[in-house]
Amino acid sequence: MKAETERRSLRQQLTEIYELLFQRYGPQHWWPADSPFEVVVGAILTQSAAWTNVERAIKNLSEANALSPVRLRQVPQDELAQLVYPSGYYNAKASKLKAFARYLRDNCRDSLDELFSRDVPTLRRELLSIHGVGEETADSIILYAARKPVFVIDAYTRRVVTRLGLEPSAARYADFQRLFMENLPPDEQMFNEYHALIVQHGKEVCRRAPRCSACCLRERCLFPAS
DNA sequence: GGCCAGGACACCA
DNA sequence: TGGTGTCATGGC
Repeated sequence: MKAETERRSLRQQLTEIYELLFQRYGPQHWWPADSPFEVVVGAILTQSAAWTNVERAIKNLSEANALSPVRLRQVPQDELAQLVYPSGYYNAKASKLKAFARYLRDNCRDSLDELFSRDVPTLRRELLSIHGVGEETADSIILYAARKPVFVIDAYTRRVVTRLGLEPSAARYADFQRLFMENLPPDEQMFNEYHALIVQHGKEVCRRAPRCSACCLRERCLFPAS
């Protein structure tokens, strides 16, 4: 009974935070890409990189007609590295893109639809087996490319949750993810928007105004006046 | 000139 | 299992 009360409270708090962020920033229209495959490429390239740099890399790939698994395999690795150069870690990321393209050929007949037809636990396990795809990248692909309801945990999310005093006792990726997924309905559209809003909030508030007195989270302000 | 950004992996104790 | 080093560009 007590656990049920706490669970309902968490749901209320998480819902309130979502509503405050949505009121402040509005719909974010994520993921900014023209196709599911471009989402996958962007998810890998955005690892520890600013999105503006990722956009340059994707533009290079597009102009080289390299935004397909077949072309990613055809383009020599050093050339691929030059194309993704603006996103940083260019050698590592070229290797990761090739690994994903090989996996798709060897296991899914180069079809993302076939890959995404797996149930979520299987899909996640397969994605995690690919070199360069960790938990956040896998979940980003599942949510924003396969459009299935998993909650993406990134550095911004950890920061927001922790500063609001909601951090789980254990602080692993799965623990943060459970906080959202066990306390919110499995709504793909909401998970999409929620994560995008947290990132937007992180960019606008946490970075530019780390002591913002007018934080949209109000009494839940991430940086309450001291 | 330093810090950080929509992380993942290899290696070590 | 957890901590650390490595990969690297571009904006502020």
